[in-house]
Amino acid sequence: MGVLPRSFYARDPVVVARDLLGKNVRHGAVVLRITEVEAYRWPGDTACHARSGRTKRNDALWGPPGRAYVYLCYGLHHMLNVVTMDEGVAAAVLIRSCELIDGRSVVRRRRGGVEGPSLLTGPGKIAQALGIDVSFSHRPLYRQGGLVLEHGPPPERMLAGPRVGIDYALDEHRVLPWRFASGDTKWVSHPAGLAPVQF
DNA sequence: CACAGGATCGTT
DNA sequence: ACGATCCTGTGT
Repeated sequence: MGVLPRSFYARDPVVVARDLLGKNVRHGAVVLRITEVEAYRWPGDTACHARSGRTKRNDALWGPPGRAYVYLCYGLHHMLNVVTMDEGVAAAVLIRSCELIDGRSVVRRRRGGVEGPSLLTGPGKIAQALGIDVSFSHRPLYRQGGLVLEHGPPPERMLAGPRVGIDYALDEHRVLPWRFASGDTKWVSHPAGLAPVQF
């Protein structure tokens, strides 16, 4: 399978997010098909980590497109983001859920023997299944051999809705449909908030 | 220097 | 509904 080129990511995160549905994330023997994503960008989005400026923690978010931005959430879970837009602009897509394509034994071991969609529905589970942490921030996702994103067929149907866990940002951006998911699978977290949309 | 809270998850 | 767990941003 071909690796997504750097140019794929040099676009608006909302567009990149929708295009990421159906693409594969590969790390070693583990291959996951992306089923749910969320877009974040600054300025104009108070939920974006860039809201209080460029820091050591969110530096990758402002960096060149096609790299990883991984941060620690609640002191426990790692969140994998794909950086979009050009250097100097803070924008990214959070990978929230996937289907299992390959590397079943490795994923089950890392996830504690969980079965079914609960294996990979939720951003913390994705990073755990892939075996990545904050040290993966800034790493290119278009270099064969490491953590890479590869081409894959888009879903037949697409769903959209408000982003999950953004209730503290009680502004207009709360209702922006910046969460996207495949309509063809049960491997999606919080299906209730989603409704069909056109590509 | 102290402290509050978070793009979550798994259990109660 | 709640606790785990740790780093950052903010305030004194």
